[in-house]
Amino acid sequence: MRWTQSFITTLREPPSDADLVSHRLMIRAGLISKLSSGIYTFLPLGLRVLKKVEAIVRDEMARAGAEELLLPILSPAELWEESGRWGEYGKELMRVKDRHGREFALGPTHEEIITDLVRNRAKSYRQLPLCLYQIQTKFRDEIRPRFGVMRAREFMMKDAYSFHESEECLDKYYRVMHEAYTRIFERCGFRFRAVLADSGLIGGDVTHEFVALADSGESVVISCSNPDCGYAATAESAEGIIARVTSDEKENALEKVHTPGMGSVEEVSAFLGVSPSRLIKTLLYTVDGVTVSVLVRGDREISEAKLMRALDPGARLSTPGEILDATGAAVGYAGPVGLDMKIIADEGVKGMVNAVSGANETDYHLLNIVPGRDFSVDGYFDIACVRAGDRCGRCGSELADYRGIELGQIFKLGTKYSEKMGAVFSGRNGEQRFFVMGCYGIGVSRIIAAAIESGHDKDGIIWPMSIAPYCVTIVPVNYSDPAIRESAEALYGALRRDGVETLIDDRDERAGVKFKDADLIGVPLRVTVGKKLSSSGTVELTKRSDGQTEDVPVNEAVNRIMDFVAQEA
RNA sequence: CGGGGCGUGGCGCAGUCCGGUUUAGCGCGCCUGCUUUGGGAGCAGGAGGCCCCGGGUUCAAAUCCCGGCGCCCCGACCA
Repeated sequence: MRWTQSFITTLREPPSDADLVSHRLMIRAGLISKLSSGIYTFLPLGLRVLKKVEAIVRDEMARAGAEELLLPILSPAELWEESGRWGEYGKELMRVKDRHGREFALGPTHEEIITDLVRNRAKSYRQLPLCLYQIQTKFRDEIRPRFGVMRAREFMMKDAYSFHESEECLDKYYRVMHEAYTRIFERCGFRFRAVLADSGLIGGDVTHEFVALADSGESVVISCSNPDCGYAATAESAEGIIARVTSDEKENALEKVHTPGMGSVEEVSAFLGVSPSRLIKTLLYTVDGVTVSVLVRGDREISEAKLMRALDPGARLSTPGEILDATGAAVGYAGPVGLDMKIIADEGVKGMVNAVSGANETDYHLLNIVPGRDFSVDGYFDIACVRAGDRCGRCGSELADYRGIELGQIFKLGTKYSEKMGAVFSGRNGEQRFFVMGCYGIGVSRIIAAAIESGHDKDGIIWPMSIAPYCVTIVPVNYSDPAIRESAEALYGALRRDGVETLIDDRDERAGVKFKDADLIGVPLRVTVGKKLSSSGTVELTKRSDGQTEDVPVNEAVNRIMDFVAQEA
């Protein structure tokens, strides 16, 4: 491609509304352009990268035996009602009405649609296993879109769905997909981990997230420091052993204290001079209109993912009004003593002695609470988030944490959707059986942002060869110099004939401008055609990744470039 | 949804507090010409703006008041 013919629109200054490096660089390099919050145009340069990533994904999906199809973006509400997600998915589901008032969803994911398709067309175990996928725009009305295409309302996703006659077959295929994902992210140049995760709104039992290591990432991963153990999970779902605050303290008598305006754990612990770990945090959740209390140690956060599993997937934090009705006190003063409702508690609360919690009276707390003596618990569960420093639930070693970007997630769905939607096939003995399903997603557009997060410097993007918009850029230092122009053009022609994706900067610009732009858009190899051409008959090859430069004679340049491209690919 | 900030040519901003001196300004980018040509050139000339929208106050509004809308950042969702 010629620069003068390409719609490359680089910006000298970053837009003021972008904060994250990848977001700033994507806009500055002219990969994307914002239309509205969380909605972006993929400009030609950005689209080239997207297509590169898609090609890798398609290649690996084919290797995994999956076949591509294209499902509609618009899907009728009835299908979502069958699975129950028309309600469950909530505000995140983009909804539209047609002229007759019929409701539709803009697909955020396609379990319902694919299940509907397969139940109508796959009638026999002979057609199984089956794996279908698509790469398509998805819509999610995110609470807070941010970071450019990292969390957009409209984004590109690869979603695959597999159908099996048995759990064993699904297990086997899940491992195949796990491997395919590993290869995809390796080929895109990521440092990443596959970690155990929570299945959230998609559902199912076993699920892994693939997380690229990045300090700027929104996901927190907890992993075991013992390499032989290898346990790793998202912070929400990680299971560990929280050191008990066991104590042989003697139990003291309950005591009520005045704590005016001290509603938070921090305030109470500072005011009373006790560590947060001696507090019992009492949170109220509402499930189907019934309020239940959830207890966790004051220095811990509740994992809503774990709580949903222990309690009910529909549970939500109670409103201040509901809290007042249930406890008679304002938010911040709820406590388990004398509370007439179901009480569940985190395991970490079990051994506490002489704890502090709300008195169910505004501006008052109780001291010296002893679980079991002063209140009874309807059930202990693992519902707190573990964190670095806790012990691994498997091997007992210390847990560490790190941040990352979720690139994809794979799920064993089992029969969740097939049962709800009556998706059955004829088994080997003629019996009707539910499909056993798996689903596998990759945030294709997010991969681009994540790749930039891990590959950039102060001058711009540093692409791995596998997903770079161009493999090589030729920079004739002075395009109006006939000798330079002709050599550059000859190189360009030769590389094109050899199928190397090449961008020639044929603009009538000064060298500095061209170098800056080349660095910004991050092409892995730059070929500079300049004064060394006449002095020594050489051109310069410069690697974007480390700036290493090498002079090669013009007539050897093509071969050297080809070698480099092949070796990096 | 709660907290904070912003909205002025394509991009980045000043002006707004304290209404009039602005023909609405600056830098970048864009166009023309000349010079320049290895890390975002110089000079000269030029184009480009419903000052987010609607109402109000006033002789007079980018500026003050009321009401909307949009965008960004920080917290609860997810690829």
